[in-house]
Amino acid sequence: MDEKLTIQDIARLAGVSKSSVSRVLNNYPAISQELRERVMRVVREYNFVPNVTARGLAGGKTRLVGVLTPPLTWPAVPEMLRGVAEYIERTSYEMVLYSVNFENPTHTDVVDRILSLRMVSGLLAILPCDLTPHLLKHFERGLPMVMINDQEPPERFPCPWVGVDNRTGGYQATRHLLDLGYRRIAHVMGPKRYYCAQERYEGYCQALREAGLEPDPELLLQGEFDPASGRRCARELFARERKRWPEAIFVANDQMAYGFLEVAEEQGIQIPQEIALVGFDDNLVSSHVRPPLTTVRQPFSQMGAKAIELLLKMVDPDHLLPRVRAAEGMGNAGAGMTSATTAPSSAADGSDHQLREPSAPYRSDGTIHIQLETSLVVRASSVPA
Amino acid sequence: MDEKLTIQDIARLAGVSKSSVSRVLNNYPAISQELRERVMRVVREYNFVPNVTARGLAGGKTRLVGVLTPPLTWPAVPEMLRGVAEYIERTSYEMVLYSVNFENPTHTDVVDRILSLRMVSGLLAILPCDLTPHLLKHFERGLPMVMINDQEPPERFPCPWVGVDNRTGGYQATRHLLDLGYRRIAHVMGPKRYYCAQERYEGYCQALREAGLEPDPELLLQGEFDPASGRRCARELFARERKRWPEAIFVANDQMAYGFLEVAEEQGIQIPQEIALVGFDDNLVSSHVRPPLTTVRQPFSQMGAKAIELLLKMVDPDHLLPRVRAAEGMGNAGAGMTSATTAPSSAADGSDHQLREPSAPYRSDGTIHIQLETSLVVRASSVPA
DNA sequence: TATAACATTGAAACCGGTTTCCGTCAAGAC
DNA sequence: GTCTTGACGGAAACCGGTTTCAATGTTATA
Repeated sequence: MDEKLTIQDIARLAGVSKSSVSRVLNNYPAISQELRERVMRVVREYNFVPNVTARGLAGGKTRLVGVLTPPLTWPAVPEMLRGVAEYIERTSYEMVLYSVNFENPTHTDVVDRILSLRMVSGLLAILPCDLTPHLLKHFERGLPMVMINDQEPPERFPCPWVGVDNRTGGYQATRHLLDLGYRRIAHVMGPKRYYCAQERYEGYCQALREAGLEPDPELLLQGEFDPASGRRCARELFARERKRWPEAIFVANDQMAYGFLEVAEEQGIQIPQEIALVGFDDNLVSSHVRPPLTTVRQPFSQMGAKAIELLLKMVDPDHLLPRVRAAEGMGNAGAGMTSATTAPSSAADGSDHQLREPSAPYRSDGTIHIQLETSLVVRASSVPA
Repeated sequence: MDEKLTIQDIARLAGVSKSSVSRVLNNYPAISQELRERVMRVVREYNFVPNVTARGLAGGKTRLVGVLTPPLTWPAVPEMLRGVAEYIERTSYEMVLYSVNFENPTHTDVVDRILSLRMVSGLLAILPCDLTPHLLKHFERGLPMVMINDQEPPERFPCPWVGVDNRTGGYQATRHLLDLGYRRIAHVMGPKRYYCAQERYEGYCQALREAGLEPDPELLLQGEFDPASGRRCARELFARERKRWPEAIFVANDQMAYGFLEVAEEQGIQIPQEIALVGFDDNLVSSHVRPPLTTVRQPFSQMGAKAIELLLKMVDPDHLLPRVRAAEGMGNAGAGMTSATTAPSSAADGSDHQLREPSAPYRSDGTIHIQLETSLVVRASSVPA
């Protein structure tokens, strides 16, 4: 049905000029109602959709945003992308996924190749690890960019940033254990070079101190955020004489907590009866492990949605306006407007327009940082059923 | 450094015409060595990368392929995409990710909108559920397409298809349990409307019959491929009087097996001591649940890689030829060729050129179907440590 | 040696839109 | 009843490449 019509064909069919069709399609203000209707009738009748490529060339802006991620098999990444996809689905933009394996030493080349194509009008960088400095160079050269990156303090980011308050998260976890009556609470810390690991640790310390306890160096273990290091820490701990065991452990991420659970299982140590466990992240798996893991939930999907919202606002402040755009004319004609007038809202909070409101999270230098909240999810690993 | 140079600028700098630059960039055969070098020197010096959008417009083909997926939080999807991403990373194509929520009733509109943009030169449809008929319409209208879809018999697909041999998979699972000496083996079947569920069931029956056993209707349960139905089946089974219990269970997918494990845990039933369990899929989680799940592994990542390889071969048979393409001139200049001469191979099997080889899996009507092999992964849920 | 055939390369058309520039026409100002 | 002003819409330039077509210089053929 919808053969390759061009704007020229539509113009001819409607008895007007190319430029008029273009103007109608782009909702140019000074257009008479009559002309608009005449064109739109033909557009709808023939199910016309303007060629994106041509649009991109002529208009200088592609309706594409790039999303750079680590391999999708990393925990949390799919959840973030779900948030991104749900938001994007409601706009007229599309997402180009660059899933790169950061272990490949040529990754900076990959990024350069990607970006030099100038195909995307903006980039969302998700957990780009050691690629951050390289990416920031592109940002400084003018590429609109938003980062989700908890390895460094947000203050240090010159570009917009979305993340959570890890300190409060660490506090929540520890406080939960304190509330349950535990006093000897250990912490398995993430890599010190990661800011989020430091913050979680500080939250842990703060909670302890508020409860009149001083963090005990003997109860602080160093992990690497992966299950293997979790296992190592568990073995180290369980090898101690029993009276030197902690009553509870706050592990800095769920991955390491899984390692802990495995070793506990192997050695027949009951969780939470002998040791209570709290993780951090609330990965999809965490409710399925045995026992289900109490953990501090990061709203990954919401983070993705907020981040892409931010990015699109930078690229195109009107990206969610109910503009009459050709793509809407298709499908079941007539109902075209409905999907467009429903502006997407990343969460159910209705807090759009952030970039324009005075309450927007501008930093003093004008950079936008958004910090979402973590929440404690209580499961059996800290509280027996 | 790499400001927006055009092919015109390069032509001027090299003292040749636009067309010559274009020809060099596209490795047109009839080009003198001298001209080629003259142009390439400038291209490299200025780190020139031709504008993809313009290329797309003029050449009529965008270097973009679409990948349509269910939400990435579905099991297996991220793994398939990893395979896709790894393959694509080595080509000059990019992937546009359309992650749609199939529960949204407007999904056919979404697909129409996507495809009518004509932005992608091909589509890889991953587990598109009830969208299949709609997608096939687009295929028949000429959109290059590959499907990963195990809901219907491959024979019924008019389009290229990648999947596994579910029958053999079911056979492997059951055979494993038989080899361990079990005789009363139950099966929790997936939805009957899914072809893969039927196939797995048939493999189960075949293995039993080969062992001289007749499938017992009492030992056949009906699930829905989700954890909830797994729990339901488990409760139903465990509620029976003990002597009517099976010795082992082949559950048609890992998700349902998780439900089984949960209920077993609740009711204090030891696995595998009291009942052995085998799943299907080998999702990422399956090695982490307690006890780790014995399961039939589907090579998801390889499926993704094969599928995208197939698609790119349809769209552009030369997509992996070491053509001298401009994008390669950048990065660390000089080493440009290296990445191009390394043709990507989806697996370590070196079995490229499939579409050209006589051994290619053409069906009688010319359609390509690729069936990969499953493999049994033995873990503690079927064999005590 | 004249000519056909071929290898190279430049000029120009084209891909399908957006946007600038300019002419037309009608309403409001003087 | 002219003149100004602004709304409206058409013609044409432009975005940055690819590809067709034709011209040129060479080499093989007769």
